[in-house]
Amino acid sequence: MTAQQEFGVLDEMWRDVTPDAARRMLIAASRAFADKGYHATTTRDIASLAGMSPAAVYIHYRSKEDLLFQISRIGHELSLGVLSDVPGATPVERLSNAVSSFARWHAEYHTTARVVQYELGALNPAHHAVVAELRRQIEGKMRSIIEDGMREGVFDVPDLKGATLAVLSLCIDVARWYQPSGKRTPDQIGAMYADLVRRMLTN
Amino acid sequence: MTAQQEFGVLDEMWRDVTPDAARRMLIAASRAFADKGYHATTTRDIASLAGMSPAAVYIHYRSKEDLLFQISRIGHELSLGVLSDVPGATPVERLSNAVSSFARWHAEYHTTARVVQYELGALNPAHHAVVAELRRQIEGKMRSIIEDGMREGVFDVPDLKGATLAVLSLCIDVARWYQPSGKRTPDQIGAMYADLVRRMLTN
DNA sequence: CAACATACTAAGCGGTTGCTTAGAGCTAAG
DNA sequence: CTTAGCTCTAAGCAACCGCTTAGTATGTTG
Repeated sequence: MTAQQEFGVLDEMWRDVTPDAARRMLIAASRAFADKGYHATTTRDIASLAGMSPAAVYIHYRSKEDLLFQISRIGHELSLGVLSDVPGATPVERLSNAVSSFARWHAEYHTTARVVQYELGALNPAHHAVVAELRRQIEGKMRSIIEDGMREGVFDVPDLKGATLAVLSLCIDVARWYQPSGKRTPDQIGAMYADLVRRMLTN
Repeated sequence: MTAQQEFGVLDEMWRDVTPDAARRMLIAASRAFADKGYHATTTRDIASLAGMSPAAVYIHYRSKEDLLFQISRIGHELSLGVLSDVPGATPVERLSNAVSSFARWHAEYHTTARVVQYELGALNPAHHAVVAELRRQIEGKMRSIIEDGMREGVFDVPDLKGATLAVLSLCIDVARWYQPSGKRTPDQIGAMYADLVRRMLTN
């Protein structure tokens, strides 16, 4: 068996997770959940991918659901991070930077992003409440940028909340259709989406 | 037990499914799959929702996966239907009509749409091939409308395939975030999205 | 009436699930 | 060396899974 051992470039997002075995479990679980879905993944799948016995999961995590929660929480925190302190002198610049980096994140980390976006329903109520708060913060970041542009008169949309929803939705759905084998790189997708959104909101 | 018996307005999409018990099973399965996901739904859940015994499922369907396939196939055929023979004298009009009705469909039938969009991976290879062909046709319908507009010079996008992907993605993702309890009706979402997409593609 | 077909249920089978238990191997302090 | 603590595994338990079997109720045809 060639259990996942090496630390790929894309796995650097888990670098703060210690100890080593706990991080390997998270990486294995993230890939399995993204590939087959939370409910179709067994704890034996995860342990096997991490190169350990099924019981080893429970040394580092309370339950399978706890693994999902850690992936979801860290994923949401990281995606919130790319919308924080977005550079740009004008709202148009800040929106372009926000959209390109947020869409880019959902392509680059599409594996984790799929778990983050499509497995919310598998979290228990307490854990769901934690990530729901993170999601409100993500929406708030994007909305405030669009709001700034509307106040300055450069964005022209009838419905602030609706426009925010559409912009976030567009970026998030990248995680669903993105394939690493496709023609577009995450950077190109980010650039294309920033352009499309700018045209969508400016008059 | 208050098993689901009545035939809601939203269930009219299954009107061609006979006999009655088979249709009740499909409706029950569609709701359960949308609510909890395919793998988290048991055949006992479905039978119970349809007001029948677990074994009754296998009178009308070969397997649980066959139920998913029928929902996915019919759902794809119906959503392809709303993109066929879209009225409009100009490409701009046809795109507006296509986007508004396609987005509207994903709001109105968000229950089925979620199964259609998020449970593709649970289909077996033969069934997956069938719906993959339907998905290619859906993409083709939208692309040809945008292509017409580019040929006439009214749409201005550098990447036809990328723009098609973005427009479809925007509409499809409505199924993820739409809630019947929300402020916007499916019609309003369709109108808003048609407007946003028109601005996104015209110069 | 008999003979057969259809639609359904009660019961349960073999396999798999998430998770636990008991204990082994290793490290490090006293 | 002893003891304690941490990380891990082998084995397995109770519950649940998709699906099957055997049999019942009902309707139809001659």
